[in-house]
Amino acid sequence: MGRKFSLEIKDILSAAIEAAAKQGIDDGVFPEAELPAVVLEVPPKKEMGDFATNFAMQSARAFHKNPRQIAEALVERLKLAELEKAEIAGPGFINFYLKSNVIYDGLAKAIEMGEDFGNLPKKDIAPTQVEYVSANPTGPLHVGHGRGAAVGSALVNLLRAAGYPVSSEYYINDAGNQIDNLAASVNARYLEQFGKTVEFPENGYHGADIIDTAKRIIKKDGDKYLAMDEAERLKVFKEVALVEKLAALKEDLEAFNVTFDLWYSERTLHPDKVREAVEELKANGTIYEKDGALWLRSTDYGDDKDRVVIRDNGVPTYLAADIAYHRDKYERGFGRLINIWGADHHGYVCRVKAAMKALGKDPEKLTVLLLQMVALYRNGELVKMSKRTGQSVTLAELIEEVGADAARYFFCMRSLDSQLDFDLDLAKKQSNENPVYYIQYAHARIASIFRQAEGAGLSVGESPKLSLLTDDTELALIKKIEEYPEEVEKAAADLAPQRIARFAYDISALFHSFYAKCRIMGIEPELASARLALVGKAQQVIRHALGILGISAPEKM
RNA sequence: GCGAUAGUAGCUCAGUUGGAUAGAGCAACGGCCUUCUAAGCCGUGGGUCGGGGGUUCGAAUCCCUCCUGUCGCACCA
Repeated sequence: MGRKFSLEIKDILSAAIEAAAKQGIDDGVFPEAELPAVVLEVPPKKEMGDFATNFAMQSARAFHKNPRQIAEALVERLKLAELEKAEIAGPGFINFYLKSNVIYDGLAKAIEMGEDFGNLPKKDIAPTQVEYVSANPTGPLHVGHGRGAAVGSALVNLLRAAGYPVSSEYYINDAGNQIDNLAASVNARYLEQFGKTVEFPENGYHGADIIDTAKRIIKKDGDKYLAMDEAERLKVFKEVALVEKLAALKEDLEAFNVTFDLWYSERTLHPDKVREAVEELKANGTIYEKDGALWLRSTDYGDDKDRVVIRDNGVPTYLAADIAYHRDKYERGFGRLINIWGADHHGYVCRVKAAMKALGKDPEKLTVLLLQMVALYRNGELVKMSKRTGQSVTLAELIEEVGADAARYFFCMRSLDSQLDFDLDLAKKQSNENPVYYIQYAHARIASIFRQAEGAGLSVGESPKLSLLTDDTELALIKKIEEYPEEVEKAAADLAPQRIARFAYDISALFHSFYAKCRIMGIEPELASARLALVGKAQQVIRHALGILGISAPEKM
């Protein structure tokens, strides 16, 4: 697994700038001072060179000199074989123009890495755990869960590509009130099927899937539960419904290209692990008794009120289980915990972190990403959703309507903390208005080129002459390819899969521009080979990025 | 009321340790298919970065304040 070109050349440049600054100090041009970190970036316009640094401006204060003078002194002392020239621009930027062979060497290395290009060296650190979706198994997943599923799985893929060891996990809320409500709902629907008038449970689930469950029970076992004592019947229905709902969840998720390393059952926390956690907190004074209930002193950790963990009837709250769950996560030895929650749970973050701190765990290890809400639009109008009445659009329906690829792209393309307006009509369009098709089309077009090339007896060959690639569109595409590993690294560091969505779009645009301008068939064979090598690499990067997003990369469209 | 999070082109959004003339896509307008997929390309117009103040060589970015949207503020999950 090689290093990444763009990081490598940046390291070389940084070192050279630092050396030049130190030389300046030795020469007495600059005073002794602590140097700022060297930051290199790709300038906004290609006329401004391959890389630029604001180092001269950053060090202006320390050196008591104006940035342009500093830049001049630095450039005079800069010695670097890879550098064509360095220019001072604007208020004191130094723009670096690399020798062209550096760029071609970078592409050659990328090609050499094959499918592994974009995968960074494995990090030898404790694994990161990503917990996401974790929807209650009380009904089908809806579009909000879909966003969590798409973003969560993309994040897991992204972290893995960036070399982090990762374990993904789904926390199953298979204990507590909501499951009792599920059982009661199935019970009501069951009795209804036999013409009995029953009052539907107050917090029951109104979805049609509950009726289906009742009907399936009848199909299998008929009326045999009618005679049963209600408590017994509820117990049976609870298990039947749970198994069924869980299977449906897994099915929906798999259809969405989402799988988990571990499905963690809340039931396994009861009663021992919950009790242990509560006892530990009681022992260190973080839990106290009031009004017959046990309270977590979360106000000591910045919460605006204390929270009940054990109700006055002795039943633990959801928070109690969650504390036990997170304690367990820490004890499983993860180096970092990432939770993806809906924004409606944000009030919870403080409490869980407070409890972890009280348990002597480092709350900094836990990162909670809050996903803002999804609003669906159809024909320009907001599609109303209400979970209570079962009037929500399910993930399965969404996939049915727009396809898993489009749905995943739309969910992943926005930053997590932006509310997402999901335009169903746009997601369905098979045209350039729809970004996911635009990217997939680039991939398919390249596949088509290779099919045609093969027919014409053309191939990349052993060592294509990459230096023949001198068109603006070719150079832009090469540079973009070389940026990819660094983009993976940044996106992973920022926990921002949307950066990969954007990158995939941008590189596709560069390919389409290239394609419109440069031909591959019917030109000199050496140039044709070089161009095939280039588009082959571009295709691999697009495929890799789509892979991170969990979107298919079609050979044909 | 308190808290979280947003407010950038007509619309949807990028823009992270503060940096060059604030970027895309869609929509609008004008061009490009007898050769590798027009699901594409090229071009044009479009902005008080919510308002106001501050910090500094420099602010969409940091600080203060106000306005607006969304989501929370249970012994529900």
